[in-house]
Amino acid sequence: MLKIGMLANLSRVSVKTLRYYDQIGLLKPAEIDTNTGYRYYSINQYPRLNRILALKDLDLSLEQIAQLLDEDLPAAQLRGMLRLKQVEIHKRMEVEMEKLARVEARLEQIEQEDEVANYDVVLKKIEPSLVASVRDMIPNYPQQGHLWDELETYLYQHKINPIEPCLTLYHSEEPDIDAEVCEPVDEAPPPQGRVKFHELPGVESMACLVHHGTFVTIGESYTAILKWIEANGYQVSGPPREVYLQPAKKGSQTDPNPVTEIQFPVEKP
Amino acid sequence: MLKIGMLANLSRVSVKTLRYYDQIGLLKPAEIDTNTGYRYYSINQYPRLNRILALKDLDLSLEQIAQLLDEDLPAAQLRGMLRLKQVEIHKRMEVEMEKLARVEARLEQIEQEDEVANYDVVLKKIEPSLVASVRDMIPNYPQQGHLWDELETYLYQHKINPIEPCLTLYHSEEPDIDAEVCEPVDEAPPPQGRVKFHELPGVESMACLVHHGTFVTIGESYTAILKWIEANGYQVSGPPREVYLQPAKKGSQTDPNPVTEIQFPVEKP
DNA sequence: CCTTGACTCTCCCCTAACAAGAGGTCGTAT
DNA sequence: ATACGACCTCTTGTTAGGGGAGAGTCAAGG
Repeated sequence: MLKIGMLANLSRVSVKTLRYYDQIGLLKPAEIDTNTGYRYYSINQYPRLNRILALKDLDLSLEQIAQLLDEDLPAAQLRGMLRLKQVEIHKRMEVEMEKLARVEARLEQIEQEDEVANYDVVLKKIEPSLVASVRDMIPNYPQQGHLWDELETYLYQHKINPIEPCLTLYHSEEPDIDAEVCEPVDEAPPPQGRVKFHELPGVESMACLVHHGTFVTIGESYTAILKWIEANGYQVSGPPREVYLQPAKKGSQTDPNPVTEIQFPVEKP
Repeated sequence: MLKIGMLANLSRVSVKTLRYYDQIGLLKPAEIDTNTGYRYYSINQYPRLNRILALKDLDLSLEQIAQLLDEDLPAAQLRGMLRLKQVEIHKRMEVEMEKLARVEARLEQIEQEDEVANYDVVLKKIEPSLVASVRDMIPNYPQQGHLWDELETYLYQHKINPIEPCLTLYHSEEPDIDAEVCEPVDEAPPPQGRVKFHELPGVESMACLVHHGTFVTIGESYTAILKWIEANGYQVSGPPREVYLQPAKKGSQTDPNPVTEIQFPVEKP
């Protein structure tokens, strides 16, 4: 019979761990002195402990291990679990690799400019949403003001309440700008004239950057996000959006300090 | 001013998370209604939240992020942290890859034999330890009994208490067996005759397998552990050890059901 | 004005696999 | 007898929140 410290020494696991395994019923001592509470292990339990450690090393949870050991290690079940683990580890490695790419891109940016950029790109998943929209070709960005007027007037007249925030989709920029201004709504009446109601598709991964301040400098933010997309090995997979987070909104110069989110749908090539 | 749910929707993080960030002081709402306790966020806090998310994505802890944001993001500090992260991620990927190799080796074993092998190989780190030993060439394994007799007699006569467990090192097997039988002791008197005292070196990674039962079948265990070493891309880097975990011990056939640990020092090629 | 349903609040418990430490008991060697 | 190390139980802490109870609040429709 071995005292707990002895078994700990042999197996190179801590005494705490052995007590924990006792507690959760994974490895009960062969004998416990009822007076002192001392745990006594049989050397014949050593193989079981080793099996536990080996399975733990394969990244199985203690609960899974307990289950396997209780059922006398059916080959089929272990095989199933290991197949799952295999997939899981593969996935985790991919995640790690992407993380590494992001860290390295950021490091490079800091090295080059010797300061921390004042923007941050974040990946999000965007849900589909219902919008009322007006789409047209415009010669330059401020011209979308007219589209907003048209859309707002229509919504006001039909007593439809938009839900914030509103946004613009840029379907193309060359030679003219194909812009679609959108107000999210919660139900769609029949379309009328130039105002359409439709569902904006959801986007699995949307690269987002917040531009804080006047629209004069928004070009720099576009440059930054496109650079990020390239540096992280993504490519643009749909029309970008501009989301106007301020109540005073819509690409017009009225608000002196608006907050705008630039969004690009992206995917791995 | 945005209510918490609104900000949660915009940023795609949960309300719980925002409340948690408030609690730990990472993102305090711009205003809290003292009557109702409602949190109100300014849209100007959105960039900060995005920065938090971006840094979290680089695998920094919330505590590190809080520190960075409080100190206005010094480029040098962030660079240092990211360098550390880079190394850390690299290391984690290596660990994952080894895990994957082990999972796949195990899967292969199950597929081939359609049952779970009744042995488990575990990697451990072994500390250096002081031993008394006798080393000699022997023609076959049972002959080491004589070496044990010699060592035991000496220790008994000099009233030196061995600490369990005892072990044998096999320095070579061809053409004859170069065996060294060892008893761990806690201090070294001057050596005398064929009994030497010296320190067994520690081993960074020791592949260990427990053989449960008679020595007649120990060959299969050797085969198994060597197979494991190869399948996991290691190579043997020192003399193997046989550790006798039973009180009745020493490669002799006295105990009908002994427990023996076979150990091979290994390294990545 | 009242109700209803969606939103929000605080408070408490839960996660995985132990580690740290407090305060007390046990075993054994001198 | 006493000292020291090994051992016991119990509580708390770790990360980044999730789940849910029970109660209060907001905005819109009738």
